[in-house]
Amino acid sequence: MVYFIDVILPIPLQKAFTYHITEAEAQFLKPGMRVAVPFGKSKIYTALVYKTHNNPPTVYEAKTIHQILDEKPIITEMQLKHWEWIASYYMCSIGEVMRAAMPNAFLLESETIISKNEKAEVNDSELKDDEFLIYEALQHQTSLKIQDVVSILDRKRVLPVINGLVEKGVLNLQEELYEKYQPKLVRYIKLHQNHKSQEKLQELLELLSRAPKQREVILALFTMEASSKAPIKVSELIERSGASSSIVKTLIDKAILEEYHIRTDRIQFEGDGDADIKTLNNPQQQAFEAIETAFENKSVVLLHGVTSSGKTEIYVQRIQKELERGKQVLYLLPEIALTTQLVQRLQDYFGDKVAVFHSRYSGNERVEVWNNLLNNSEKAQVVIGARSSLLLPFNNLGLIIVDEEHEQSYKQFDPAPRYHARDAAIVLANLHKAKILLGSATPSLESYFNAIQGKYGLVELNTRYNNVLMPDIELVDLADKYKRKRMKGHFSDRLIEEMTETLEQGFQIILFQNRRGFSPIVECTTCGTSPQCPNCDVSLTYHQYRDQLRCHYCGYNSVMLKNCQACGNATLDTKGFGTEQIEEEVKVLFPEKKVARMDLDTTRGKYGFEKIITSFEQREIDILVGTQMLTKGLDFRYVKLVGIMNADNLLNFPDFRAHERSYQLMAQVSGRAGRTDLRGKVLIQTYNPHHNILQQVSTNAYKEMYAEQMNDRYNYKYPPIYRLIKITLKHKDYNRVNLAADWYAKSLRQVFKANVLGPEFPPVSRIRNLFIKNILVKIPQNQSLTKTKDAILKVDNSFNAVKDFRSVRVVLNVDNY
DNA sequence: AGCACGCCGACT
DNA sequence: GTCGGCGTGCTC
Repeated sequence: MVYFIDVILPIPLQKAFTYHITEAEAQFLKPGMRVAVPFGKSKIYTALVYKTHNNPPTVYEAKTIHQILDEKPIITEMQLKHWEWIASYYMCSIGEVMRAAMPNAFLLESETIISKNEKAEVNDSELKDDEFLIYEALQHQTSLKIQDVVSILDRKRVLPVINGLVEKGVLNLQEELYEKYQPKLVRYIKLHQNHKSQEKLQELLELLSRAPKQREVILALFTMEASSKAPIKVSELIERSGASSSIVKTLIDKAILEEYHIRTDRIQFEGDGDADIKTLNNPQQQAFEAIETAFENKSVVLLHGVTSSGKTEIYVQRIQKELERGKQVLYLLPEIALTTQLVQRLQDYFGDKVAVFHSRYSGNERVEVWNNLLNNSEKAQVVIGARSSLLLPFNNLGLIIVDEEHEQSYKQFDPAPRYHARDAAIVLANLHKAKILLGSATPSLESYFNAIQGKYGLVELNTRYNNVLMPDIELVDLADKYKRKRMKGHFSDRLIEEMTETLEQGFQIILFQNRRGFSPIVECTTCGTSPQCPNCDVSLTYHQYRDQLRCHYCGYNSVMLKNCQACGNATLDTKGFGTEQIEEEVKVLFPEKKVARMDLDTTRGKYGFEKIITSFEQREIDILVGTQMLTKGLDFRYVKLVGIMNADNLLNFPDFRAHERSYQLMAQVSGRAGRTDLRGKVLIQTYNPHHNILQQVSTNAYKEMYAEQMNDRYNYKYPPIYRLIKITLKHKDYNRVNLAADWYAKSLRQVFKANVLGPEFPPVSRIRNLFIKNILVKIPQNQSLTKTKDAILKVDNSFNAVKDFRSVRVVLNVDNY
């Protein structure tokens, strides 16, 4: 009998790869275990066992595996099923899902190690200069890496030289695998065995009477041992005794002390875990019970609770319930809302049962969360995480909470898998027969639609916690204010009045402007041209802080120009405004107040944005200017006023969801106002105060907004009525994308007729020197999704068979919203 | 995706 | 003359 395995490789290929294994290996290997396999000419990759079988491949000879890397599966069967769903639904390879799901530390890669061939007799004079340099380096070192050779020879292409030497028999090559995960070891210290008895101790202290520092260390160790039975860390001993680490080292060297290591988790929890769970107030309790009832016959429930209604407390109760049943819970949040306050709050309730997972974690930290989950460890019963935590190895999931369900950041756009975490979570919950709770103050139309249709349960919570009133929302007509000269910069007299009053009362203010930088467009008033990005089809944004022009798409930047490059006149002017300009204006209007800005530019770095949030919370900042980052579930207690600087650029965004999003954004940012007993105030500046969306925001009329938007979606055949798949083609040659896109769209039309839109250039038609063209496939409700995707894949295959098109990159994006 | 191979312009 | 640029094809 011959044995084979099909493996998943972390590469974007649809094919399965088959390797030859021995019978013993076949007995041992199970799906979900890692194996190292040779791939391509020389590399060794980490692959996942997918299935074992006995069918030899017909057209090629299968290679044998290099090594087995696991004792038992590190991917569960459930995960593999989930991955299959993601790959097929979002039209990507399972390898791409694997790459997204597995912590990098699990994916070993080989490195070529060069060593000298001891048996070879080398005649120096036969070697060329480059060859001699390598040979000589190996006289001093036993081995070299490719990178070392690059620096020795100081050039990029070194392989031909190395291969030449291998051929002459001077060098040997070897592929080495590295385990990337390093457990964290903490150094502990104890008295050496030899000195444990009473008399020996006495001896020791006398011996050390001439070494007072060392003696002190020993005495410190005694007091510490006496006060606690816990092992003593080297770092603690050093701190306690005030000695340097070299003194401790001397004692270790003398075998008076003994050090040892213990593996610890990198992530230690700080909460006590014994805080009492708050009892729910009446409306919360009713909502909680309604959720329970709905779960009896629906697996998905949508909790529509206004901002500040205390949804988190309901989640906590629900989590508690699952824990009592011994089930795992996943709590999904948009990346940005994963702040220390929220994590802290949950840890206060659930202690070290809480594990956190997000993109700022290091590879090693991820592995630890992964392993804890896999082993169903007590330490990871509740996972709070961003989008990607959905791909962790749960084995006993009882509940998934998707908070801020409407957030678009749940959808991954690049790279593949382009999945929507909410939708993939629903599938995952079903695999586990778990319940799933979606929460939002402004549900996405598709979720609300599903709830109205009866697919999901629906629970509404309409009162704010402590009966705080919904904020008072006032629309300010900018056209009128400008006409009557009531504007100072971008601030209307009303906004300034309210700001002054709020600051006098000692409360804080949030100003929302959905654009970063100083001004998005720089324009010459003489000839009308504006500086463009050399790599992208956009105007450059002026950033005053660095006196720079920047491209928000590719990161290109240059110094601000003095003169117009087209006509040479020094008449460059700025148009439009961003957060930076608002910040400047506030500083002039309220010079004695502290202003801060929160946008992509100020929140770079690991804790950048946490720092701003914390100092705003501590009320070190009076006025916070920011982009949509501000809207994501942050909870500030002393904000009384929210100002939306300009609602129109939201409403006029060219996207079928612009209105829905505007509503969500404005309702969310308004919700930041008045979270204590004081009623908050929101001012929205706009040129269209009669716009329906603004009226709906100001009266908190979600259902009205829903009904009206749904009407549009019916009429114009958009989600949630129709589904969408977007096909993007990119190439550096303008004509080539055009031809390719036309060909692609034409082929699609043969199948889908009028339901194919485009190809069209997007508003930004070139990014990083690649021209972009989009095709949209609309899928009616009664049309099979699977068949649709099959047809698209068929078109894609024949597209790739055309030689001229092969270099055009095609991106398939399912549910591209 | 990587990575090798192969063909072509620009420099020591 | 070589170096390194990128286009093309393949990976069990």
